[in-house]
Amino acid sequence: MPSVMYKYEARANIIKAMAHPTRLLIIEKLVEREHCVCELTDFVGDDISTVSKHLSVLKNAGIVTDDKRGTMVFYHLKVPCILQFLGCIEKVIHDRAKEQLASVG
Amino acid sequence: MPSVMYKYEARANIIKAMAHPTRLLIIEKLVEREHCVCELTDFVGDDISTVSKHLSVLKNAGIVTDDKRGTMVFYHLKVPCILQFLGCIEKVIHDRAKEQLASVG
DNA sequence: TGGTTATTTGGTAAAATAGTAAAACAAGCA
DNA sequence: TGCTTGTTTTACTATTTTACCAAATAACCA
Repeated sequence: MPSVMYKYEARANIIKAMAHPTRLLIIEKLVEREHCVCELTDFVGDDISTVSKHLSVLKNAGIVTDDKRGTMVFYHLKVPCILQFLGCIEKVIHDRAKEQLASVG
Repeated sequence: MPSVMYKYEARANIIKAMAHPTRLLIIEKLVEREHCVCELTDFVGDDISTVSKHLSVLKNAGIVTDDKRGTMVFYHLKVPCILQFLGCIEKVIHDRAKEQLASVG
């Protein structure tokens, strides 16, 4: 195993933090502007404790930051370049769909 | 839960496929050119069955394609835009390192 | 202080994932 | 056909992740 493996582990941890449908939904929602946990909970539709945990995963990974104002905690996206990546992901999905059509028809 | 959730699940599946240090290493290796399982096994240093499984995960996600030539199977990266994303990930890591320094000093 | 709202934490059962050894398969050659 | 090499699949256990509920915490207001 290459000795630079720790570098890939650090990267994998961040990617892992993104690798959940709900967290992707949250990330995309946070692109427009910051949101409090309660707003994100309404939007996602899971239990608030579940949403809070997803947000802590994103925070630990360094993808979002939190800001407590009064009783509410606002989260905001720290790394907008993640959006470009989602475009790349769409390309994978699109390419695959096209191939499946080709192999059928 | 939003009814578009299947879309986020599809994305998450692809991201999940990337979220492993060895698979990131393989992806980066495949940027230069295609490689057979045996070459990747030497490079990564894991058991060939382990590497093969990682490759099948990447293949199922649509990130690589395989091409059997004789007894060997060559894999090649289908989505080079993934590399840009790795740049974004580096930014997350770098930002976080900077903050940790700031909070200490 | 007591009550209310917003969020996080802890515990737990269910689901998903990782890792690997062994078996299976496929291609080429004697 | 049978042997060898290269790769894939299967089967299994161990580990991790997830989602919910309930309890704990924190900030504010009366």
